[in-house]
Amino acid sequence: MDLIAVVVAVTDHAPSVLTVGPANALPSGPFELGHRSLQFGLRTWVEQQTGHQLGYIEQLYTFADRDRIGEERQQRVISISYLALTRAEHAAGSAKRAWRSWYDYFPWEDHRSGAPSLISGILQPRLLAWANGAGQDVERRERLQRAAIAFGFDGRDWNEELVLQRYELLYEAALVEEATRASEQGGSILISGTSMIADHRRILATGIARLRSKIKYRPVVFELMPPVFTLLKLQRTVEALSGRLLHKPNFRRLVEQQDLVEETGETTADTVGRPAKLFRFRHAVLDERVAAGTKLPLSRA
Amino acid sequence: MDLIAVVVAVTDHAPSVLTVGPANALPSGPFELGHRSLQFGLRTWVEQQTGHQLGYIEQLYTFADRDRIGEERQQRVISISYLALTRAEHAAGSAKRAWRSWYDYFPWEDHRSGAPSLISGILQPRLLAWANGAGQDVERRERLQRAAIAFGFDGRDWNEELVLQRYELLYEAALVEEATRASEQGGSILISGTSMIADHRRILATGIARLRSKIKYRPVVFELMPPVFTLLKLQRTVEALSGRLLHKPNFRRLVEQQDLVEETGETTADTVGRPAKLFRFRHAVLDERVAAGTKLPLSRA
DNA sequence: TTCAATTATGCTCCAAGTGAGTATAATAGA
DNA sequence: TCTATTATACTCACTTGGAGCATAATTGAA
Repeated sequence: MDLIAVVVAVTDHAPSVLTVGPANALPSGPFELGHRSLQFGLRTWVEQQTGHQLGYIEQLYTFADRDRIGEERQQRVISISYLALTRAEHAAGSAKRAWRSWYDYFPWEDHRSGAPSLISGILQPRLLAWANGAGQDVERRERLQRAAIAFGFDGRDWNEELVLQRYELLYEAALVEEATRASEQGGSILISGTSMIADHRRILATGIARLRSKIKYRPVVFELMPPVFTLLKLQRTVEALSGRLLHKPNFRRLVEQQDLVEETGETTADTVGRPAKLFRFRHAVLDERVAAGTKLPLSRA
Repeated sequence: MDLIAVVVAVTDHAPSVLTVGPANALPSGPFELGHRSLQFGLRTWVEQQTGHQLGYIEQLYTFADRDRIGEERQQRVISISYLALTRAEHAAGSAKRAWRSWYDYFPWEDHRSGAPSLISGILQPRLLAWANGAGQDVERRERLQRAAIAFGFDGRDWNEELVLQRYELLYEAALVEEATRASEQGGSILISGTSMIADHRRILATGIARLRSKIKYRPVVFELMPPVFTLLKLQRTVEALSGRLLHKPNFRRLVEQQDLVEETGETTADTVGRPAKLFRFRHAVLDERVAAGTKLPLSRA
């Protein structure tokens, strides 16, 4: 039984993921008898292994691949993956681990300067070719539609939450390195981002998708912020995570009217332009607020 | 390694969960080597065990309790829980299993006829007593706030998604039978709903919460509907799941403007009053639509 | 000293979405 | 024929979210 962690921090406009070893791998370790619980086990050895105190931890997914068979005992290896949020400063240095921007692994996911040319230049034509290579006509149309929805072709909106769907499409179309491992044909077209060992990039995609979704209805961003920050810093962090730019006045309105932060009374001094007020997270909201957001047409009756 | 299933169907205004054995238990079984994947394993033996074809399946949570220790080998038992949706008619009869309304287990969750008197009559005073029994004043206030948010005290809105939080509060306050098992004091006040073996009621609460949340942004209700239905039937199903009443005109508007259904051309004949048009689910939406719902103040720039 | 550049902050507008109520249509049964 | 009952359509007010503009406060260069 393995525990695998997607540990995320945001440093200077780059959303980073913690990797270990020379190859690109997510930190992982066995679940041991001494551990009080799964979460506690994860917390323990991530701190041992990387010197990182984890703040927010959330379970992602449990899987048991066919490939993942233990050697001696005839037993399937189960992997339980987690998403963890922390701040990069929390760590002491070590040669074995490194922070790396998650856009190294998913370059098509960063739309802060518009849609990357990688998409229209390379991914789109190859995905279309893959779709048209389908045997049946129904299958062909289905592939075209999936690609169009996931990547926003044909004038569709970009949906930043579809990280996993996009990765899976590229995998099926053999446009990521992992897809060509099993077959003997070997590295045909290694265009799309840095790959990781085993299925770690897929797990990372799951984590990013979960985080991009979660920041919209739970105040988890603050786990990635220093104790005191400006509203623009907060905005830049959300932008780094979601991979898109936000409308400044509306972002402030959203944050303020939800009472997520309070002024410290101080202002920044080190920047150009008008000094910004400094804020801190109102920890009380963690108790007060609960994910509201009903989409059902309720009746008061 | 165990797989545990929360199998849900809706029959005649009652949201039902599939239980097995004389005691109240969720169907569960071991994950075996022959199984292609976890989901496949679950599907296989639920069908064997209960004769039920499962439609939609979704992983809930994986846990490894301290209590859950295997006998011979010194190894922790891992449980992976799933939410599965089906239709009650899909099954052949069997003495070993039974459908049971989930409001038998959580009577405080059904608000279709207003807030149950159980809440204000029994739960609220006992929860307040429990909160006031806290040692420290901070702890006391925290308990009061948690209870108020979860159950909608002090004029707060009822949030139907907080199923798990409510169950956990009642557990902490020793108002459900499960809480008194470990201690020797034994059955003090078994007021709150039918209990289940081990932690199955907690898993059921997780499943209900997930489903109540999911119906708001994904068209999963249709997994519980017959192929053809009226809009009112559909509404009643959603109401059964969410435990609250919906506004009829607005519910129709929501369903229609999202193009979730299409007319069959037929109408009902067997009912009183004006015959209703019959609809079927537009399966195409599963491909077309993707959970939209952005809450970030995006910028087109 | 003045002005341009830059960042911060506050405000308005408009369109879409959502809660709520009302009106009309079509059936069965008294 | 009238009444009860269910279905269906429409209107209205209010909130929310995207977008743009105006003003404030600072730094640094002309």
